Amino acid sequence: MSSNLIEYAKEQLREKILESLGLAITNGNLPAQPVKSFTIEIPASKVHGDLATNIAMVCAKSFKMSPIQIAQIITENMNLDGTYFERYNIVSPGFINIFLKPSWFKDVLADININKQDYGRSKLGEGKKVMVEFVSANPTGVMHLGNARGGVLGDCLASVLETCGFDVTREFYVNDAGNQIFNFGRSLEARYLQIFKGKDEVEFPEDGYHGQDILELAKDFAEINSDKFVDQDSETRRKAIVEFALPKNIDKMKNDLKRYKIEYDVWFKESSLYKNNLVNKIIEILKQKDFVFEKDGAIWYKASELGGEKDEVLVRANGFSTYFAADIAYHYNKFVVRNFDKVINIWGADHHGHVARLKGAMDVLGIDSSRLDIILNQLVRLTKDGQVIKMSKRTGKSITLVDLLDEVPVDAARFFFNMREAGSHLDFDLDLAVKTSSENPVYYVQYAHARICSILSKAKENNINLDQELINDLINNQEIILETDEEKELIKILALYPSELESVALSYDCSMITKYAVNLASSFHRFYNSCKVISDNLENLNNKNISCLRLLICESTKIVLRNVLNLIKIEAPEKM
RNA sequence: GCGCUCAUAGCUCAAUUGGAUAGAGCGUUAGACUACGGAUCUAAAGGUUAGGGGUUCGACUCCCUUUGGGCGCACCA
Repeated sequence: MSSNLIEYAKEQLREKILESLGLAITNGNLPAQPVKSFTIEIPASKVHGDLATNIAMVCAKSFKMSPIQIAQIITENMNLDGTYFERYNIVSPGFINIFLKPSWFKDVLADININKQDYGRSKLGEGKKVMVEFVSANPTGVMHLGNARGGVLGDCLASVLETCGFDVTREFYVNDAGNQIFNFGRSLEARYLQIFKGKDEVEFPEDGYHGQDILELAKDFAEINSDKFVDQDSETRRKAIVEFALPKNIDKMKNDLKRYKIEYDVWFKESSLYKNNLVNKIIEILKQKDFVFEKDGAIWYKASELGGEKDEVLVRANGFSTYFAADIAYHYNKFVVRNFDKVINIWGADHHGHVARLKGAMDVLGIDSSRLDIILNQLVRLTKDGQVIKMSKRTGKSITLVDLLDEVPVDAARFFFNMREAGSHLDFDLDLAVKTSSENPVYYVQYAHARICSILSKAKENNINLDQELINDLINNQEIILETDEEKELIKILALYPSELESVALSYDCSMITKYAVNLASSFHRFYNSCKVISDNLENLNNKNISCLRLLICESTKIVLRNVLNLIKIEAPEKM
């Protein structure tokens, strides 16, 4: 478990401030007024120190004193012995800026090198059971770009939650029941019959699935079964053809997702909810709670009584349950049957109307709906040569996940879909994704890793082997100090990593990870350009010490870069 | 029409969730290796944060309003 030295330093500073405040009040230098909640932050600009607090400003009103005056009194009473803090300054309008000692920077490097691949792990989740349900594409067709984005976001979020100590289950909800399967069956049936009776003899359902994939599935089925089902009754025929085609589609999705580096713990079938009679059970429970009524032969849910816009149908007049009814049952299963503490669903933004009513239904069932979080991801636009492309050139249909993977490397796709917050529109630049230059953030980050590997092997050629013994020496050697801002800035970013992961685990915003990766790479490149790592004169002891310390910084950066890239499941290449 | 959501540099996006001079990349312009990977770095120019009002020490951030995009409002999923 890594220590999170940023948080540690913040806590230490908070204690020191409160201690000094108490002292000042006891001495009568400050009025005995309650202290408002104040923050300790990392300033945006390094000239404002390593940490900064706004305490003097938030207290100004109740103390009836100027912020600068308060800041002076607080700092005068502050004893920095035995802390990570070297000095402070006070700046208008009343910020107290704090500078960290070299020992803090060395402790960060030590922390990284002790924990290595576990650096960044935390116990934030306390082993709580969390489900991330994502993609859940309709098995009647192919996966589109929205699924591709949701896939990366969900997979990455799941990885982060694991790293933060949650017990995570990745789940795919297979809609293998209900209306769309009925349509799937009718469409396949029509295509199958057309093969034997001719296209003009068999009418294709108006609202059926018109895709090429349906045609091919019907052909495959006809090849195996010949005309065996032509004279059977429709229900038997549809059942047979669906039982043939659906597993094929599901297997295809599994393979396509695997190619995308996504693997699930559970493929949960909607049909199992009916098999286990859970949908009926839910409707019974809602009935007992008096949230159900009948009208026009259908069974309705009183959503409007719960602040919804209108009532919702649970069971249609034809006896089929709606998607909504099944979804309530599905989430009842997640929370009550399988006991998840927290459930996170990743949905396309076009489902946002569904969020409130599902949450409402959870509350009615006595399940605290705050345990259910729904992330909506906005749609994706592909651009090429500055033009938006809507259709695949090959198929003439909208572009699928597989089309995309044929165009760009998996690593690029995974990185790009993670670059923006789920809720914002994403323009996916196909030209940029395949570029092998610094414009492409994937290469920029990977290049930093490759460059570090090259430096480390060069160091070995110069007889500097960065083993554990040397690392310990470096960390304990008080003589060696960090000389440049670039070194310090880089180490500060390395130190930020554990907090960064925790923020992602709490905010569900995975785009922070790619932003962090770019930021880290950028900071490293800057360090590289201003600090020669391997000295030309290693005979000189001082030069050698500095070189060793800089190698340690390289090694630490390499560890963190690897950890970040692993999280997004992107290669960290030694050479490019 | 009702509801959700978004609007920041020429373009694509940030801004520590209310903090300091609103920052990066691309593009443009000018620079830097006999330095370990120039697939890199340094610098300049570029802004009334869509418009208006409010809340306070302090607003891109919160509230109200106008405008303009996107999405949703089925006995579809």
